[in-house]
Amino acid sequence: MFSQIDPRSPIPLYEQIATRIRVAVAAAELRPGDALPSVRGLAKRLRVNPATVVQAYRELEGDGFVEMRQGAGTFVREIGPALRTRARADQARRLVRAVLEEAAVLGLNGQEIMGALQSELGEKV
Amino acid sequence: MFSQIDPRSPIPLYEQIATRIRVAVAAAELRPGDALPSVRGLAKRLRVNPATVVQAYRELEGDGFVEMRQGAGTFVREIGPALRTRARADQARRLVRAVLEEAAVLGLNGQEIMGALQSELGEKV
Amino acid sequence: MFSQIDPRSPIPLYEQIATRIRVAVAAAELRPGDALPSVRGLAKRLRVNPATVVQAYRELEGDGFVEMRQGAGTFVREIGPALRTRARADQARRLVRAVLEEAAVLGLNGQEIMGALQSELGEKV
Amino acid sequence: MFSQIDPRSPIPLYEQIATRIRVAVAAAELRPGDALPSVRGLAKRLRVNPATVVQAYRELEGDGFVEMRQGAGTFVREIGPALRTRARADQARRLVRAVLEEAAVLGLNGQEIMGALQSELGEKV
DNA sequence: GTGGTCTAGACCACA
DNA sequence: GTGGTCTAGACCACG
Repeated sequence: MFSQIDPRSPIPLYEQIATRIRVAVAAAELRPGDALPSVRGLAKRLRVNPATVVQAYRELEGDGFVEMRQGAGTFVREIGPALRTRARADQARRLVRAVLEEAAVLGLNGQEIMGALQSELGEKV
Repeated sequence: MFSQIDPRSPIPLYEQIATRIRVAVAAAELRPGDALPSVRGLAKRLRVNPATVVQAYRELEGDGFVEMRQGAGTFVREIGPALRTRARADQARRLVRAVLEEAAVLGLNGQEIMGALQSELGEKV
Repeated sequence: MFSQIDPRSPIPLYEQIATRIRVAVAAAELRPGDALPSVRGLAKRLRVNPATVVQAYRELEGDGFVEMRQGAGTFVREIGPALRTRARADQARRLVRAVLEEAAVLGLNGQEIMGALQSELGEKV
Repeated sequence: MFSQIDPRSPIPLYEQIATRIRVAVAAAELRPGDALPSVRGLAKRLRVNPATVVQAYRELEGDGFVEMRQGAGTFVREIGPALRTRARADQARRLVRAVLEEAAVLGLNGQEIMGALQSELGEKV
């Protein structure tokens, strides 16, 4: 579940780790109250520096997804509707920025992406 | 034509510049053989570092869009059918579908992505 | 009396335990000479590590509130007038004034602090 | 302005740095668009590791106070009303947690702080 | 054992 | 020059 990480990817290691956990939470593989792997344990398994895992966990904590408790571990938070909305918006923004960067490399601008998105959503309505 | 650049965008300045020129070429505002603005002139107009414009031009040269001739300037090259308008729309759609798949994995719907995209593009206006 | 402990609070568990006992002493629920619950018994009841209870008791011993006797247990000591209810209210007021000053420096008003305090305390209920 | 940092304080260095900048922004010493000191420059001046300054700046970025732009620097953000509300709530929460921790050390519980705050605010109304 | 913080120093992308 | 990321390893507080 946490075994796939690619050090050669342009995506920062800590982002890859954070994304895996976001997906696991979204898929309900990790439920509120569940403990995440320990910082050192996951670092060892992924063969990365513990500080890198800490960076991933801190990002998730900032998003309100998890809670780090000294001496106890890191746990998936019970989140209310208000926080959930904010967390979802954060995730959507993250995805959009990523696609805009990719688009720029390919020479596409935001309006073109917007147009494609509209027609894509329109088709499904 | 080259007046819109946003230093606050998450997209690197040189990518923004390169994109504008690609769009201009695709839209036939710039035709094969036409000269691009001089590096220093464009840098001054956009209030960016000349090195940033050079980086944009180098990327375009690497893509085969333009040709930099020592002492003469930078010129639009002949372009094949690969990057015409239709092809651009295809690329945009491909990106959009990819991001929608990612979003679905995270439990986000198209409307949330649309909202994030609008606010991201809106900030630049 | 010792049943309310919140592992999600930002306040360390051992501080929460020590606080409850200080309050009980101040409220005269525990009188000088009374025995505190045994370390293991309290740890089991609160579902915390015995070492955590020991840490709480040690802090109270350091403050002169209790006395740990080898093989016998932990007992409430005679307490002076310094930590009576009135003194406690004074301390609380001093802390509150300090935080309100800090808040003012940051441009926050008392209502905002009140709101944050309520939500912080509310989460524990 | 950024010269006072205390390595012996129990408050983490990065928190001390972040707080100074929050205060400077609240006091309008730093206005939207202003550049913060460079990571390396501030680190050298304060005699701390650049990573420590980065941690402070990242926290501020997470709060929406500043924006870090690769190759350009770190700048105070122009923030809208929605973000401002959230940022203020974040600050209030931070202060409240700090005072609750202090209170716990002194043996005071949240209700006592709440009571003192209510009477303190009540007196001023 | 757990996470929290900090240092020293590396390499990379961007302006 | 700027920030972005990562490593290796230290010491501390908490359970």
